[in-house]
Amino acid sequence: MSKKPKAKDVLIDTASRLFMVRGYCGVGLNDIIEESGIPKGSLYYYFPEGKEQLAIAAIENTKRLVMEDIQRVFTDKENLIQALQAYVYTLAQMFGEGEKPIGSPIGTIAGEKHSTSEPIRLACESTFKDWQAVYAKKFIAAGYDEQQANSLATVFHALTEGGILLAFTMKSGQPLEQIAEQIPSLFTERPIEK
Amino acid sequence: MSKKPKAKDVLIDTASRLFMVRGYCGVGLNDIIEESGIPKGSLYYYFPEGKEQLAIAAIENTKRLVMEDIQRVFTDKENLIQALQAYVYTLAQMFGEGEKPIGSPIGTIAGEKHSTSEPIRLACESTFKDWQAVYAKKFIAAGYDEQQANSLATVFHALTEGGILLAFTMKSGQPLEQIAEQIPSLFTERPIEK
DNA sequence: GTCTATAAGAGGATAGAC
DNA sequence: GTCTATCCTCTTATAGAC
Repeated sequence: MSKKPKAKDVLIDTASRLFMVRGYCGVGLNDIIEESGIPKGSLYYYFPEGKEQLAIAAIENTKRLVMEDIQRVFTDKENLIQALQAYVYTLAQMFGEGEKPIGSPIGTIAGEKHSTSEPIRLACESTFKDWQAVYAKKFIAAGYDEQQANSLATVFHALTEGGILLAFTMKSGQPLEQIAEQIPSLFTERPIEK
Repeated sequence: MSKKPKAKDVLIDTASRLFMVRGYCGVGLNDIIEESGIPKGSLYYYFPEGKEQLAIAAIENTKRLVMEDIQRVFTDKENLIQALQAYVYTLAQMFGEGEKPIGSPIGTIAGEKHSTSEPIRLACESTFKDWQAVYAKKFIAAGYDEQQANSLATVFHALTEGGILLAFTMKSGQPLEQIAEQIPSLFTERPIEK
């Protein structure tokens, strides 16, 4: 389990990075071959079903990595608001640093393939559900009831996916920073007259 | 100005609809030809620069249509919270009806082309800025100062784009409904101790 | 198990008839 | 102005040598 062949992992790593930024259709197998240095034959040895199978592996890889990121931040900050805010700031940092924005969620793939590849859509759906479950758990720990927690988890997740999209499009971390700043104001509990 | 040739408009309409759902790379010119019934030669007559030019026209078309939707809802509901909530409900309705979700924002294209086509990225950026300006104006009318209004406009926009992505991926209007329900709780003003 | 060469087809784009 | 037939490149996928 610890001595896996490396080629497969390199492929998944490279594919994850490229897909997350340019989307599924925007990345050719040739791009992955070139960037990873792994020849095409090996790709089809490890992923006999081709591009779609590799994409699903990449999605599952990203799912795990992002889950770890979320858990780390949430463990570090016990307070709900601080935890949510800290996580969005980590997203913002990816853009601010001018470096390659890696590890960003799978929104790009989900957006273009939900209607044309059911296996990919299912992989994205499962990923989204798992992330939201972590968010929901944090809301519950902060005292929300289950239904409210689920809705707020959806809200927070939509904020991150939307924020990442805006940051990419604006070529700036500013949208994510603005969102992070507003988090205390958005998620602080208070009585609402129905 | 009122008696424009129809072929061009049909092309833009068809392209808008297909691009919004399946993204830029996911839609071939052949798909647009087939669905619109306009032959390829005519497409290149109206859009000599090809697919990219057509996509930009589609983005600008969607920008205008969505802007009108927003303005209509915002004019109808003077109250900030009610206006924001009503708009998200209109987005949710597109999915709930089981019909083709048309008129949805351009997130899909923005997500995949921001890094590979600067003209398209700019068209998306301009669109996003215009929509956000309308949101910001509504926040200002409700008494927020300009900086706060801009940040909250970003927040609301991210919520809608993220919500649409989740709805597509989950094949359900539920995420958008959950977001709509939470809007009063999210955007109701209250004192926060800094 | 790993890699190269090539097939088979789809994609965007063009030329030129009408 | 409108449409058809065709080109060329790029993409995914495969066959088979090593």
